[in-house]
Parts: sequence; structure tokens; C-alpha cells
Amino acid sequence: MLKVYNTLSRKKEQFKEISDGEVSMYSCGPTVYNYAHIGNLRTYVFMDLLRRVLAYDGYKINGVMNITDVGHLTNDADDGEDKMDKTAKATGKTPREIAEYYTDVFMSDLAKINIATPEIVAKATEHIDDMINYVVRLVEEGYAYEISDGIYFDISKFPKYGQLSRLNLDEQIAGARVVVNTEKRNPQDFAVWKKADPSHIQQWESPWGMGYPGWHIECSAMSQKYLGDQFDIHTGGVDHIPVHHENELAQNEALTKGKCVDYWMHGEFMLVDNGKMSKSLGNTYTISQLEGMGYSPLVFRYFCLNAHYRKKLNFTFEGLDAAKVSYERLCALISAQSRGLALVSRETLASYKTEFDNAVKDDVNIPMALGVLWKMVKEPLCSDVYRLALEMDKIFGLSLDNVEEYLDSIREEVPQNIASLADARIQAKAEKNWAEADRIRGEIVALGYNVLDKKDGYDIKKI
RNA sequence: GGCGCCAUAGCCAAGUGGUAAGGCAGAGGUCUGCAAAACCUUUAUCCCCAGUUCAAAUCUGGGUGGCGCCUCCA
Repeated sequence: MLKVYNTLSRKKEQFKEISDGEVSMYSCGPTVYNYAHIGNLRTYVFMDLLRRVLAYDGYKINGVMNITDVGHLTNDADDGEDKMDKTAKATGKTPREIAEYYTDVFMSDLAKINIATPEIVAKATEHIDDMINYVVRLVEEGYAYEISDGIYFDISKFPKYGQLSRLNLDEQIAGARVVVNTEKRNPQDFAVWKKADPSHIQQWESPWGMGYPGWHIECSAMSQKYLGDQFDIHTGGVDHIPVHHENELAQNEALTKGKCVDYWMHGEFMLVDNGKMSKSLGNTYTISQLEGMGYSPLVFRYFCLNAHYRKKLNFTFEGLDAAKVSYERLCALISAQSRGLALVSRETLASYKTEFDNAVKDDVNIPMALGVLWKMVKEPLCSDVYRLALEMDKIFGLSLDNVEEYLDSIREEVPQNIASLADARIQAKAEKNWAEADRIRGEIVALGYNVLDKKDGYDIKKI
């Protein structure tokens, strides 16, 4: 039985789907106004692992992920700059061009780290009508009201507001850091639709004139459209809990009068130098940057797998280097296992399988599952071990069925001069001229390569 | 000021009542002309104090330290 941690209850709960054998799942996707950094991607690795565990457990998944190609506002006062708008004006490109470019890069990043995209990828701009209808209903039912600059959700009409983040609104300092909009009925009321001034690039016709959707309405409208009033799982980053998901939940349940999501699940942040990683702090890396530094995207995935999704993970290059070495060795062991002729008992394999299953089904405990894999691949070389490793890799997603390709890819092209030196050294060795052989080895090392002697011949590896 | 999370070996990180997974690094060994690589072996009593219990890293209370949120953010 699968157990998952539910942010709403702050407890691990036994998972029970609404519709037998199927899981409906909504995942908050990116706002495509910039490159996704590795911290962003960690959350999608989490989403992917969860999906893989569900699939491994036999569920059919109906997953939806949004692509936000309408700008969110840059602050929660509901009057800041719009991120898409800002980027568009800064680059001279249209929001659509920007969104398409960054969406493509995002999708390609996901593919590189073996994240399969959810069954439905929904773009906000293609669902404006759904959002408007949603807002109309909120207004009709008295949950939202119109003021001079937009339509706002009235949180006093939804007494359970705050249940997800467990913030006590009375103890929050209203307007401590944002200017209070005096027209709003409650300080925490949030915009569901904004009226646009003419300079705003992205705007649509609505019953309230030209405007654009509020920050949270897209997820409510799209999840309801594709998954219905109530669905099983909603994922996102922990930063979504207090504002975005709180508001989304309020919108949903205001209309449906019932529970909208059974399990809210959130991935923790990736830190850098033990502090926050964010675009605004400028301490981020992208997958492409890591690739440029010689780290395969799968090394990054491995790095993520090493920590539980609900724990902060501190990104350092020391850690990434460790992941790189580990992943290489793992691939080498898997490769050896695939050709193994030894026997490992059925019971032994079964116990590894059980241990693995228990780990992944206990709130997606991938680090523990990875430990099981490591113990297993150190068994005598046996193709049955290899087969079970591939079974496990359905969840790890480390391309263990294709380790040869990875091992080939890290094998360096050996420059001609290095190869000649190595040949000369072999010659000297054959003549038992150890002094000369060592001298040449020193020369090769000085050029940045290592010679590894083998039974016959040698291997060369870049240092 | 309010809310919350975390604290396990040099580093990363599992473990939520019965005497500490796994990875990286280190040490010793096998192999080697010597190395490297590989392989084998090996390295912690869990921030501090008090309490509950036959038994606590694991529960409770109190400290200390770090971090996050209450602005946009995965």
C-alpha cells in the first residue's frame, strides 16, 4: 500500500484514489519568462518520481501540468509589474515568442533529465475563456467582487481560508511589506481578474472590459476542466503552499462546496551554499550550464535522487562531483551485472525487491531505494540482478538500460600526441625500461591524462 | 513581530521506540615493475540538558544553532 505525505493534514496518509486504478493529478508548471534553474527542476523531478511510483504501483495516471504563459504579477499587492510583460518590453519580443522559446527549452530540459511530461500540458493563454467563466461564477455566487482595478476573491466568504498554510491571518501584519489596497474588503483578498491599462501587452476581452487573469485562477480553471471538481493529487513547490495553493483551494472549494484535492504534495527547495536559490538572487544554474561544465543531466538527476523530496537539498559542486562519480560507478557495475553469469538466489533477489518496494511506497523514499540498489549491484555478477535493476530503474529513471551509451559518452577522445606517448611507454615497459616508462607517464599526467594499464594495452582517461 | 522546518561520521544523506542504509572522501589490504583503476576490509551512538520507557537518534519539555515563509519564487 502506498503512503504519501499530505500537506493539508501534515501527516503521511494511506493513498486511496477516487476512481479505481486511476490517479488524477495536477502539477503546477513553470511560468515561461525565463530559463528553469536546477531548483525549479528539482520540483519536476519530484513530480516525475511520484508519477513513476504511481505507475509502478499499477495506476493509470491522468496528469495535467500547466504552462503559465500569462504573466503573474511581480508582487502580491496585485499591482506589480507582470513578468511576461516586463520581459517582453525588455527584449522587444512578443509575449508569445518569449513563451514559446522558454517552453521549448523547458520541455527539452525535462527530457534531458528523463522526466516524461504529464498526459496533458495546458497553456494558460489557451484557456482564457475557461478562466473568465470561472470568475463569472465566483462573482455570481458572491465569492468575488469588482473594484476599480479588478475582480477580487472575498476570503471572508470562505471561512476555511488558511487551512493549507495554517497561517493565522489575525497575526499577520497586514500591509507590513505591501501597500494595502483600501478598496479591498479584506487585506488578504486576492485578484482573480485584473483590469488592464492600455500599456499592458497581454489582455483579453471580458465582462469587465479588457483585462487578464489573476495569479491563481488558471490552475483552478484548468484543473477543473481536465480533472473535474475533485481530483487525487496536486503537486508543486513548497513556496506555493501559503499563497498560490491556498488561493487555488479557496477558489475551487468556494464553487464546489466540497473537497477539491485529496492529497496536496509539495517538493522542498534546493539550496545553494545553504541559502535560498532564486532568480532574483542570481545564484542559479541551468541544466545547460551544468552540461557545459561537464555534468550530464542524469548526474543532476542522480544528485536529486540522493535526498528525500521533503528535505531541503543543498546544492554544491562538491556534492555534484560526488554524484558524478557515484553515477559512473553505478553504470559500470550495472554494465558488469548485465553480462554476469554467477547465480544470485531467487530469495535474495526477492528480498531486495521487497525492500525496494517498501521504500518507494513509503512516501516516495527514493534515497532509501537507491541504497537498496547499491547493495544489490554489489552482489556477484548475475544477469538476474541486472534485470531487477532495470525494474527498479522504472522509478529511478537513470537510463540504466542504456549505461553503455553513458559510459561511451564519458570516454574521452584521446589526442594523438597522448596516444603516441602512451605507445612509447608501452614500448619502454616491454623493454623493462621502468625509468623511461615512468618518465613518459609523468609527461602524460602533466598533459592532463591518466594511463591505466590493463592486461594487454592500456586505457587513457582525462584527469 | 507571527508561523514553520531542520540539526545523524570530513562531506551528502536514509533511518520516527529495540542498540545507526547508501554514496563521496579517507585509511588498510589484494592486484601492479611502481602506479592508476578495480576489488575487499574499515571509519559515527545520532547539537546540549532534563523527562517518559525495560528500551530513544527516534516520544515530551527546555535550551543552542541553522534555514524558510509572512513580497514574486519550484
